[in-house]
Amino acid sequence: MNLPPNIESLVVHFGEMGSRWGFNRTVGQMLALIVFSEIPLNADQIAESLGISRGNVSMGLKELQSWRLIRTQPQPGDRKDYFIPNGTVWELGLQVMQERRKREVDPTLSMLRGQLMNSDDDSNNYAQQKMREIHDLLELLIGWFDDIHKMNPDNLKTLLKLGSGVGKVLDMKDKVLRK
Amino acid sequence: MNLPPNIESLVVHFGEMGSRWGFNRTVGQMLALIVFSEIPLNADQIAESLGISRGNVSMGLKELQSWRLIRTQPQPGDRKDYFIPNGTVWELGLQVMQERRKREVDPTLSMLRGQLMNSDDDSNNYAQQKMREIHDLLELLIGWFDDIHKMNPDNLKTLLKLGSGVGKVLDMKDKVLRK
DNA sequence: TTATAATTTCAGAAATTTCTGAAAATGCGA
DNA sequence: TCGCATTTTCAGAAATTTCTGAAATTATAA
Repeated sequence: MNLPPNIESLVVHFGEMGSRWGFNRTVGQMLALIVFSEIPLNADQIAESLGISRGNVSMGLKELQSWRLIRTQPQPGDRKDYFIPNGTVWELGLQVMQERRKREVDPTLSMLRGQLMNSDDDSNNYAQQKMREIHDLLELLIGWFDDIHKMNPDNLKTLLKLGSGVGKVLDMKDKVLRK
Repeated sequence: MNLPPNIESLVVHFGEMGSRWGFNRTVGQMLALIVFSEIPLNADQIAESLGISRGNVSMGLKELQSWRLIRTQPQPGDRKDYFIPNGTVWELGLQVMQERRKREVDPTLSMLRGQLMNSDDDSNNYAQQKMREIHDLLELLIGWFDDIHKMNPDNLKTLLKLGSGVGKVLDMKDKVLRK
């Protein structure tokens, strides 16, 4: 890896975290490289910088595109593909959350839906009761994610900053509405 | 695997999802088995039900305990360890989120803190600017997680149900406070 | 204590994931 | 269309993760 030292440590760290975030080491490194680079990069530059094979880069780029985290930007006078982050840091963050929801939550929700559908209405069944609890929790969570994703960044930021303070606002809402 | 068919499909599914949730297949299967079982289970029963080795079960149980997702419950007249879920489905969900935050977000936040600390105050540096953006986003996210975790379940449920409706409540708050 | 039951450990085997690099496919200007 | 530049694919190799099972450790009842 032949990079400025501050960039290199970022790349190494994102590589180590990669697998925890749902992709693998090289894909994590590639993401860091593209995000922290001021200029668009092509596949050869990425392979060169990270010291990995061209084929591996091709697969990694496809993966990052399937996550909608990067996109190409044509460079006049060069037919190579040049890649840049697909939005601001904030947008990339939301994108990661949405994509992980799709991969980590949605399949389980459908599975539970299916199970609960074609099971006898034996509502005393312990396992079935647990299934419903998980199902309801996931449905709530997904609904919330969808809503969040529709909010404009400023409101969302306010909401996050407010944190549990929302509890107070909710109480206040009750009081106001009760009048 | 020798289980009632409805339980078996749950176990298989949780196994498949396991690696996406931060552990491996067997650990996922073990979690499902324990959560969906009405009675506490011991290690031998788990090994037997899933058709895996005793040693593997021992490692998996340690993993699940390190996530605080299960705990032992002594059974009078039996010195084996019997395992049960460490709380309600809701609590397990929160626990998974908290644990993943620790493993997936905290390390990156510290790394960025470090980088931003001992870097020259060259605030025009593009990479440094991006680092700060990510740093601030993660800090916001973590603060919010902490807050959420402190809320009582009912308020939290209300909050989630409200979703982007919070936007309206926030507007209202502004109006009320402005008076 | 001692004997027995239960759990943990961990070296090597098995399974899975990731990576390479050459061949195939694709895109594009002339 | 042809010829060259670029990207993708994928079989096998390499790296990593997971699993087994026997030995070591720990816990407890007598």
